[in-house]
Amino acid sequence: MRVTSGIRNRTRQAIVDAAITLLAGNPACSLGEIAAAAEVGRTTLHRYFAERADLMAAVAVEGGERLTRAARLAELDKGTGAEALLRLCREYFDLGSLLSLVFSEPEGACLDEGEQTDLEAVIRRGHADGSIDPVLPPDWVISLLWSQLYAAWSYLGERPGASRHHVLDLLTRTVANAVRGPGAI
Amino acid sequence: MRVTSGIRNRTRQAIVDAAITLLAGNPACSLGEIAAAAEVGRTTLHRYFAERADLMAAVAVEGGERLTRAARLAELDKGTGAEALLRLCREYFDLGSLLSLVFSEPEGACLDEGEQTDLEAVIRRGHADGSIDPVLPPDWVISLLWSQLYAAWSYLGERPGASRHHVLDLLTRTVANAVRGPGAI
DNA sequence: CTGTAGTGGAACACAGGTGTTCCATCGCGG
DNA sequence: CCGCGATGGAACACCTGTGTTCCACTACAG
Repeated sequence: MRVTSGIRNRTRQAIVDAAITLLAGNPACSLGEIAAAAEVGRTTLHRYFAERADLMAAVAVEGGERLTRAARLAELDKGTGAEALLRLCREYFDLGSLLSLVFSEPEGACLDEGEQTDLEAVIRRGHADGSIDPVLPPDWVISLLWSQLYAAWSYLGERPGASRHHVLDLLTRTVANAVRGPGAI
Repeated sequence: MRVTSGIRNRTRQAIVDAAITLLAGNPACSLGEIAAAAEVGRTTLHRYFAERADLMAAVAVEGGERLTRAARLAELDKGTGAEALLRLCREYFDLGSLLSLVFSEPEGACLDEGEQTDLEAVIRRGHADGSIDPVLPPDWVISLLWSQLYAAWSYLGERPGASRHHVLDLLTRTVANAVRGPGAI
Protein backbone atom coordinates (compact mmCIF):
# COMPACT_ATOMS: atom_id res chain seq x y z
CA MET A 1 0.00 0.00 0.00
CA ARG A 2 1.07 3.53 -0.72
CA VAL A 3 1.81 5.75 2.21
CA THR A 4 -0.78 8.48 2.55
CA SER A 5 -0.98 10.09 -0.81
CA GLY A 6 1.91 12.53 -0.79
CA ILE A 7 -0.27 15.54 -1.40
CA ARG A 8 -1.60 15.04 2.09
CA ASN A 9 1.89 15.21 3.48
CA ARG A 10 2.59 18.43 1.64
CA THR A 11 -0.57 20.08 2.93
CA ARG A 12 0.09 18.89 6.44
CA GLN A 13 3.62 20.25 6.33
CA ALA A 14 2.41 23.60 5.01
CA ILE A 15 0.03 23.88 7.94
CA VAL A 16 2.67 23.00 10.51
CA ASP A 17 5.17 25.42 8.96
CA ALA A 18 2.63 28.23 8.96
CA ALA A 19 1.72 27.42 12.56
CA ILE A 20 5.36 27.66 13.67
CA THR A 21 5.80 31.00 11.94
CA LEU A 22 2.61 32.56 13.28
CA LEU A 23 2.78 31.10 16.78
CA ALA A 24 6.27 32.53 17.11
CA GLY A 25 4.87 36.02 16.70
CA ASN A 26 1.64 35.46 18.59
CA PRO A 27 1.28 32.32 20.76
CA ALA A 28 -2.48 32.94 20.94
CA CYS A 29 -3.11 33.28 17.23
CA SER A 30 -6.30 31.76 15.85
CA LEU A 31 -6.61 28.65 13.71
CA GLY A 32 -8.18 30.81 11.04
CA GLU A 33 -5.02 32.88 10.76
CA ILE A 34 -2.86 29.76 10.56
CA ALA A 35 -5.09 28.27 7.88
CA ALA A 36 -4.95 31.50 5.88
CA ALA A 37 -1.16 31.65 6.19
CA ALA A 38 -0.93 28.06 4.99
CA GLU A 39 -3.24 29.01 2.09
CA VAL A 40 -5.72 26.39 3.22
CA GLY A 41 -9.34 26.48 4.31
CA ARG A 42 -10.06 26.26 8.00
CA THR A 43 -12.08 23.13 7.24
CA THR A 44 -9.03 21.48 5.73
CA LEU A 45 -6.93 22.38 8.75
CA HIS A 46 -9.46 20.67 11.01
CA ARG A 47 -9.37 17.65 8.70
CA TYR A 48 -5.68 17.21 9.52
CA PHE A 49 -5.78 18.35 13.13
CA ALA A 50 -9.12 17.74 14.80
CA GLU A 51 -8.39 19.94 17.78
CA ARG A 52 -6.08 22.86 18.40
CA ALA A 53 -4.11 20.68 20.80
CA ASP A 54 -3.40 18.20 18.00
CA LEU A 55 -1.81 20.93 15.91
CA MET A 56 0.20 22.10 18.90
CA ALA A 57 1.48 18.59 19.43
CA ALA A 58 2.53 18.35 15.78
CA VAL A 59 4.29 21.71 16.09
CA ALA A 60 6.14 20.48 19.15
CA VAL A 61 7.25 17.34 17.32
CA GLU A 62 8.42 19.31 14.29
CA GLY A 63 10.25 21.77 16.52
CA GLY A 64 11.92 18.96 18.41
CA GLU A 65 13.10 17.38 15.17
CA ARG A 66 14.57 20.65 13.93
CA LEU A 67 16.41 21.10 17.22
CA THR A 68 17.73 17.58 17.05
CA ARG A 69 18.91 18.09 13.48
CA ALA A 70 20.68 21.32 14.46
CA ALA A 71 22.38 19.63 17.39
CA ARG A 72 23.62 16.85 15.10
CA LEU A 73 25.06 19.38 12.65
CA ALA A 74 26.92 21.06 15.51
CA GLU A 75 29.01 17.93 16.18
CA LEU A 76 28.97 18.54 19.90
CA ASP A 77 31.62 15.93 20.57
CA LYS A 78 34.33 17.83 18.67
CA GLY A 79 36.72 20.38 20.16
CA THR A 80 36.53 22.14 23.50
CA GLY A 81 33.26 22.62 25.35
CA ALA A 82 33.08 26.28 24.45
CA GLU A 83 33.76 25.59 20.76
CA ALA A 84 30.99 23.02 20.67
CA LEU A 85 28.62 25.41 22.42
CA LEU A 86 29.33 28.15 19.89
CA ARG A 87 28.80 25.77 16.97
CA LEU A 88 25.46 24.82 18.47
CA CYS A 89 24.67 28.48 18.91
CA ARG A 90 25.22 29.09 15.19
CA GLU A 91 23.10 26.12 14.18
CA TYR A 92 20.27 27.13 16.48
CA PHE A 93 20.39 30.67 15.16
CA ASP A 94 19.54 29.31 11.71
CA LEU A 95 16.28 27.93 13.10
CA GLY A 96 14.80 31.40 12.86
CA SER A 97 11.29 31.95 14.11
CA LEU A 98 11.34 28.61 15.88
CA LEU A 99 13.55 30.30 18.48
CA SER A 100 10.71 32.54 19.65
CA LEU A 101 8.49 29.52 19.97
CA VAL A 102 10.94 27.46 22.00
CA PHE A 103 11.80 30.41 24.18
CA SER A 104 8.20 31.14 25.10
CA GLU A 105 7.76 27.58 26.35
CA PRO A 106 7.80 26.83 30.08
CA GLU A 107 11.56 26.62 29.51
CA GLY A 108 13.08 23.19 29.33
CA ALA A 109 9.94 21.46 28.08
CA CYS A 110 11.30 22.24 24.63
CA LEU A 111 14.34 19.99 24.42
CA ASP A 112 14.08 16.22 24.47
CA GLU A 113 15.21 15.00 27.83
CA GLY A 114 18.24 13.40 26.21
CA GLU A 115 19.45 16.50 24.45
CA GLN A 116 19.25 18.55 27.62
CA THR A 117 21.63 16.17 29.37
CA ASP A 118 23.86 15.94 26.29
CA LEU A 119 24.20 19.69 26.30
CA GLU A 120 24.92 19.76 30.01
CA ALA A 121 27.65 17.22 29.40
CA VAL A 122 29.20 19.51 26.78
CA ILE A 123 29.24 22.36 29.26
CA ARG A 124 30.83 20.21 31.93
CA ARG A 125 33.45 19.24 29.35
CA GLY A 126 34.02 22.97 28.95
CA HIS A 127 34.40 23.28 32.72
CA ALA A 128 37.02 20.55 32.67
CA ASP A 129 39.02 21.81 29.69
CA GLY A 130 38.98 25.38 30.99
CA SER A 131 37.03 26.86 28.09
CA ILE A 132 33.92 27.54 30.19
CA ASP A 133 33.91 29.29 33.57
CA PRO A 134 33.41 26.47 36.15
CA VAL A 135 31.44 28.84 38.35
CA LEU A 136 28.55 28.86 35.87
CA PRO A 137 26.14 25.94 36.39
CA PRO A 138 25.25 24.03 33.19
CA ASP A 139 21.57 24.93 33.32
CA TRP A 140 22.49 28.57 33.77
CA VAL A 141 24.65 28.46 30.67
CA ILE A 142 21.81 26.84 28.75
CA SER A 143 19.26 29.45 29.75
CA LEU A 144 21.83 32.12 28.93
CA LEU A 145 22.29 30.58 25.49
CA TRP A 146 18.55 30.54 24.80
CA SER A 147 17.94 34.05 26.00
CA GLN A 148 20.73 35.42 23.83
CA LEU A 149 19.49 33.44 20.84
CA TYR A 150 16.05 34.91 21.30
CA ALA A 151 17.46 38.39 21.77
CA ALA A 152 19.55 38.05 18.62
CA TRP A 153 16.60 36.81 16.59
CA SER A 154 14.29 39.62 17.66
CA TYR A 155 17.12 42.16 17.25
CA LEU A 156 17.40 40.99 13.67
CA GLY A 157 13.65 41.16 13.15
CA GLU A 158 13.31 44.70 14.49
CA ARG A 159 16.20 46.22 12.57
CA PRO A 160 15.69 45.83 8.84
CA GLY A 161 19.14 47.29 8.37
CA ALA A 162 21.03 44.63 10.31
CA SER A 163 22.43 41.73 8.30
CA ARG A 164 21.96 38.21 9.52
CA HIS A 165 25.69 37.67 9.42
CA HIS A 166 26.45 40.73 11.51
CA VAL A 167 23.95 39.77 14.21
CA LEU A 168 25.29 36.22 14.30
CA ASP A 169 28.73 37.71 14.80
CA LEU A 170 27.55 39.85 17.75
CA LEU A 171 25.76 36.84 19.20
CA THR A 172 28.72 34.48 19.13
CA ARG A 173 31.01 37.18 20.45
CA THR A 174 28.88 37.98 23.48
CA VAL A 175 28.07 34.35 24.24
CA ALA A 176 31.70 33.43 23.99
CA ASN A 177 32.74 36.21 26.35
CA ALA A 178 29.95 35.57 28.83
CA VAL A 179 30.85 31.92 29.07
CA ARG A 180 34.62 32.24 29.03
CA GLY A 181 34.77 33.89 32.42
CA PRO A 182 37.01 36.59 33.81
CA GLY A 183 40.31 34.69 33.76
CA ALA A 184 41.28 34.19 30.11
CA ILE A 185 42.86 36.83 27.90
CA MET B 1 -11.20 69.31 48.70
CA ARG B 2 -9.73 65.91 49.49
CA VAL B 3 -8.25 63.96 46.63
CA THR B 4 -10.22 60.86 45.75
CA SER B 5 -10.83 59.10 48.96
CA GLY B 6 -7.71 57.08 49.57
CA ILE B 7 -9.51 53.78 49.60
CA ARG B 8 -10.02 54.21 45.89
CA ASN B 9 -6.32 54.62 45.39
CA ARG B 10 -5.60 51.48 47.37
CA THR B 11 -8.06 49.42 45.36
CA ARG B 12 -6.78 50.81 42.11
CA GLN B 13 -3.20 49.99 43.06
CA ALA B 14 -4.15 46.45 44.11
CA ILE B 15 -5.68 45.87 40.69
CA VAL B 16 -2.66 47.24 38.82
CA ASP B 17 -0.27 45.20 40.97
CA ALA B 18 -2.27 42.02 40.39
CA ALA B 19 -2.39 42.77 36.68
CA ILE B 20 1.39 43.13 36.49
CA THR B 21 1.93 39.85 38.31
CA LEU B 22 -0.57 37.86 36.26
CA LEU B 23 0.23 39.40 32.89
CA ALA B 24 3.87 38.54 33.45
CA GLY B 25 2.97 34.86 33.59
CA ASN B 26 0.26 34.98 30.92
CA PRO B 27 -0.07 38.05 28.70
CA ALA B 28 -3.53 36.87 27.60
CA CYS B 29 -4.98 36.35 31.05
CA SER B 30 -8.61 37.35 31.57
CA LEU B 31 -9.89 40.33 33.52
CA GLY B 32 -11.72 37.89 35.77
CA GLU B 33 -8.44 36.30 36.84
CA ILE B 34 -6.90 39.70 37.51
CA ALA B 35 -9.91 40.78 39.56
CA ALA B 36 -9.75 37.55 41.57
CA ALA B 37 -6.02 37.98 42.19
CA ALA B 38 -6.66 41.54 43.38
CA GLU B 39 -9.42 40.15 45.63
CA VAL B 40 -11.92 42.39 43.90
CA GLY B 41 -15.12 41.75 41.95
CA ARG B 42 -14.96 41.97 38.21
CA THR B 43 -17.57 44.73 38.42
CA THR B 44 -15.26 46.79 40.60
CA LEU B 45 -12.38 46.31 38.19
CA HIS B 46 -14.53 47.68 35.36
CA ARG B 47 -15.47 50.59 37.60
CA TYR B 48 -11.79 51.62 37.70
CA PHE B 49 -10.84 50.59 34.18
CA ALA B 50 -13.74 50.72 31.73
CA GLU B 51 -11.96 48.71 29.06
CA ARG B 52 -9.16 46.24 29.04
CA ALA B 53 -7.04 48.74 27.16
CA ASP B 54 -7.43 51.22 30.03
CA LEU B 55 -5.98 48.72 32.48
CA MET B 56 -3.16 47.94 30.09
CA ALA B 57 -2.35 51.61 29.83
CA ALA B 58 -2.26 51.93 33.62
CA VAL B 59 0.03 48.90 33.80
CA ALA B 60 2.33 50.48 31.23
CA VAL B 61 2.46 53.70 33.23
CA GLU B 62 3.16 51.89 36.50
CA GLY B 63 5.83 49.79 34.81
CA GLY B 64 7.43 52.86 33.32
CA GLU B 65 7.55 54.54 36.73
CA ARG B 66 9.17 51.52 38.34
CA LEU B 67 11.77 51.44 35.59
CA THR B 68 12.46 55.14 36.02
CA ARG B 69 12.82 54.74 39.77
CA ALA B 70 15.26 51.84 39.28
CA ALA B 71 17.30 53.86 36.81
CA ARG B 72 17.52 56.73 39.27
CA LEU B 73 18.74 54.42 42.04
CA ALA B 74 21.45 53.13 39.73
CA GLU B 75 23.11 56.56 39.49
CA LEU B 76 24.03 56.03 35.87
CA ASP B 77 26.31 59.04 35.81
CA LYS B 78 28.79 57.58 38.31
CA GLY B 79 31.83 55.46 37.47
CA THR B 80 32.70 53.75 34.20
CA GLY B 81 30.05 52.80 31.65
CA ALA B 82 30.27 49.13 32.57
CA GLU B 83 29.96 49.86 36.29
CA ALA B 84 26.86 51.95 35.70
CA LEU B 85 25.40 49.25 33.47
CA LEU B 86 25.93 46.61 36.15
CA ARG B 87 24.35 48.80 38.83
CA LEU B 88 21.35 49.25 36.58
CA CYS B 89 21.27 45.51 36.03
CA ARG B 90 21.02 44.93 39.79
CA GLU B 91 18.28 47.51 40.22
CA TYR B 92 16.28 46.11 37.33
CA PHE B 93 16.64 42.59 38.71
CA ASP B 94 14.79 43.72 41.83
CA LEU B 95 11.77 44.60 39.68
CA GLY B 96 10.86 40.93 39.62
CA SER B 97 7.87 39.85 37.58
CA LEU B 98 7.81 43.20 35.81
CA LEU B 99 10.81 41.92 33.86
CA SER B 100 8.74 39.29 32.08
CA LEU B 101 6.20 41.93 31.17
CA VAL B 102 8.72 44.38 29.77
CA PHE B 103 10.53 41.66 27.91
CA SER B 104 7.41 40.39 26.16
CA GLU B 105 6.69 43.85 24.79
CA PRO B 106 7.48 44.68 21.16
CA GLU B 107 10.90 45.50 22.61
CA GLY B 108 11.75 49.11 23.06
CA ALA B 109 8.19 50.31 23.52
CA CYS B 110 8.80 49.68 27.20
CA LEU B 111 11.27 52.39 28.08
CA ASP B 112 10.44 56.05 27.91
CA GLU B 113 12.11 57.49 24.90
CA GLY B 114 14.40 59.54 27.15
CA GLU B 115 15.64 56.63 29.20
CA GLN B 116 16.50 54.64 26.11
CA THR B 117 18.81 57.39 24.91
CA ASP B 118 20.21 57.92 28.42
CA LEU B 119 21.12 54.27 28.56
CA GLU B 120 22.67 54.38 25.12
CA ALA B 121 24.77 57.32 26.31
CA VAL B 122 26.00 55.25 29.25
CA ILE B 123 27.05 52.48 26.90
CA ARG B 124 28.85 54.92 24.63
CA ARG B 125 30.62 56.23 27.73
CA GLY B 126 31.68 52.63 28.32
CA HIS B 127 32.97 52.46 24.76
CA ALA B 128 35.03 55.56 25.35
CA ASP B 129 36.47 54.60 28.74
CA GLY B 130 37.31 51.09 27.54
CA SER B 131 34.99 49.25 29.94
CA ILE B 132 32.60 48.14 27.18
CA ASP B 133 33.66 46.50 23.92
CA PRO B 134 33.30 49.23 21.26
CA VAL B 135 32.33 46.62 18.69
CA LEU B 136 28.97 46.09 20.42
CA PRO B 137 26.32 48.60 19.30
CA PRO B 138 24.42 50.29 22.18
CA ASP B 139 21.06 48.80 21.22
CA TRP B 140 22.62 45.37 21.06
CA VAL B 141 23.97 45.77 24.58
CA ILE B 142 20.53 46.87 25.75
CA SER B 143 18.73 43.90 24.24
CA LEU B 144 21.47 41.69 25.69
CA LEU B 145 20.85 43.20 29.12
CA TRP B 146 17.11 42.61 28.92
CA SER B 147 17.37 39.07 27.65
CA GLN B 148 19.75 38.15 30.45
CA LEU B 149 17.55 39.83 33.03
CA TYR B 150 14.59 37.84 31.79
CA ALA B 151 16.62 34.65 31.74
CA ALA B 152 17.82 35.25 35.30
CA TRP B 153 14.31 35.96 36.55
CA SER B 154 12.80 32.84 34.99
CA TYR B 155 15.82 30.80 36.12
CA LEU B 156 15.06 31.91 39.65
CA GLY B 157 11.37 31.13 39.28
CA GLU B 158 11.91 27.61 37.98
CA ARG B 159 14.50 26.55 40.54
CA PRO B 160 13.06 26.79 44.05
CA GLY B 161 16.49 25.89 45.35
CA ALA B 162 18.35 28.83 43.86
CA SER B 163 18.77 31.87 46.07
CA ARG B 164 18.03 35.31 44.70
CA HIS B 165 21.51 36.43 45.65
CA HIS B 166 23.21 33.58 43.86
CA VAL B 167 21.28 34.17 40.65
CA LEU B 168 22.04 37.87 40.78
CA ASP B 169 25.69 36.98 41.13
CA LEU B 170 25.57 34.74 38.04
CA LEU B 171 23.72 37.44 36.14
CA THR B 172 26.17 40.25 36.86
CA ARG B 173 29.10 37.97 36.16
CA THR B 174 27.88 36.90 32.73
CA VAL B 175 26.70 40.36 31.73
CA ALA B 176 30.00 41.86 32.80
CA ASN B 177 31.96 39.33 30.80
CA ALA B 178 29.76 39.54 27.73
CA VAL B 179 30.11 43.31 27.64
CA ARG B 180 33.77 43.59 28.56
CA GLY B 181 34.92 42.02 25.33
CA PRO B 182 37.86 39.76 24.57
CA GLY B 183 40.71 42.14 25.34
CA ALA B 184 40.69 42.73 29.11
CA ILE B 185 42.16 40.38 31.69
C1' DC C 1 -31.15 57.07 61.72
C1' DT C 2 -30.16 58.38 56.94
C1' DG C 3 -27.51 59.26 52.96
C1' DT C 4 -23.51 58.16 50.47
C1' DA C 5 -19.30 55.88 48.81
C1' DG C 6 -17.53 51.57 47.75
C1' DT C 7 -18.35 47.18 46.70
C1' DG C 8 -20.06 42.38 44.91
C1' DG C 9 -23.10 39.41 42.44
C1' DA C 10 -26.47 38.17 38.92
C1' DA C 11 -27.90 38.75 34.49
C1' DC C 12 -27.57 40.17 29.83
C1' DA C 13 -26.02 40.95 24.93
C1' DC C 14 -22.16 40.90 22.19
C1' DA C 15 -17.86 39.37 19.80
C1' DG C 16 -14.53 36.04 18.61
C1' DG C 17 -12.55 31.45 18.32
C1' DT C 18 -13.72 26.55 18.08
C1' DG C 19 -15.44 22.23 16.44
C1' DT C 20 -18.80 20.09 13.48
C1' DT C 21 -21.85 19.10 9.56
C1' DC C 22 -23.25 19.44 4.96
C1' DC C 23 -22.69 20.48 0.28
C1' DA C 24 -20.28 22.06 -3.95
C1' DT C 25 -16.17 22.03 -6.69
C1' DC C 26 -11.90 20.41 -9.00
C1' DG C 27 -8.54 17.00 -10.82
C1' DC C 28 -7.34 12.62 -11.97
C1' DG C 29 -7.25 7.57 -12.76
C1' DG C 30 -10.04 3.61 -14.10
C1' DC D 1 -17.94 9.18 -18.35
C1' DC D 2 -17.81 7.98 -13.45
C1' DG D 3 -15.96 7.72 -8.95
C1' DC D 4 -12.90 9.17 -5.55
C1' DG D 5 -9.68 11.88 -3.04
C1' DA D 6 -8.88 16.45 -1.62
C1' DT D 7 -10.47 20.75 -0.86
C1' DG D 8 -13.25 25.19 0.27
C1' DG D 9 -17.22 27.58 1.90
C1' DA D 10 -21.49 28.27 4.44
C1' DA D 11 -23.89 27.46 8.37
C1' DC D 12 -24.49 25.98 12.97
C1' DA D 13 -24.06 25.40 18.11
C1' DC D 14 -20.95 26.11 21.70
C1' DC D 15 -17.79 28.32 24.87
C1' DT D 16 -15.16 32.05 26.80
C1' DG D 17 -14.13 36.73 27.63
C1' DT D 18 -15.99 41.40 27.53
C1' DG D 19 -18.66 45.38 28.65
C1' DT D 20 -22.92 46.88 30.67
C1' DT D 21 -26.93 47.29 33.76
C1' DC D 22 -29.35 46.64 37.91
C1' DC D 23 -29.83 45.56 42.62
C1' DA D 24 -28.31 44.39 47.33
C1' DC D 25 -25.01 44.80 50.98
C1' DT D 26 -21.64 47.12 54.16
C1' DA D 27 -19.20 50.88 56.43
C1' DC D 28 -19.17 55.27 57.79
C1' DA D 29 -20.03 60.33 58.30
C1' DG D 30 -23.41 63.72 59.33
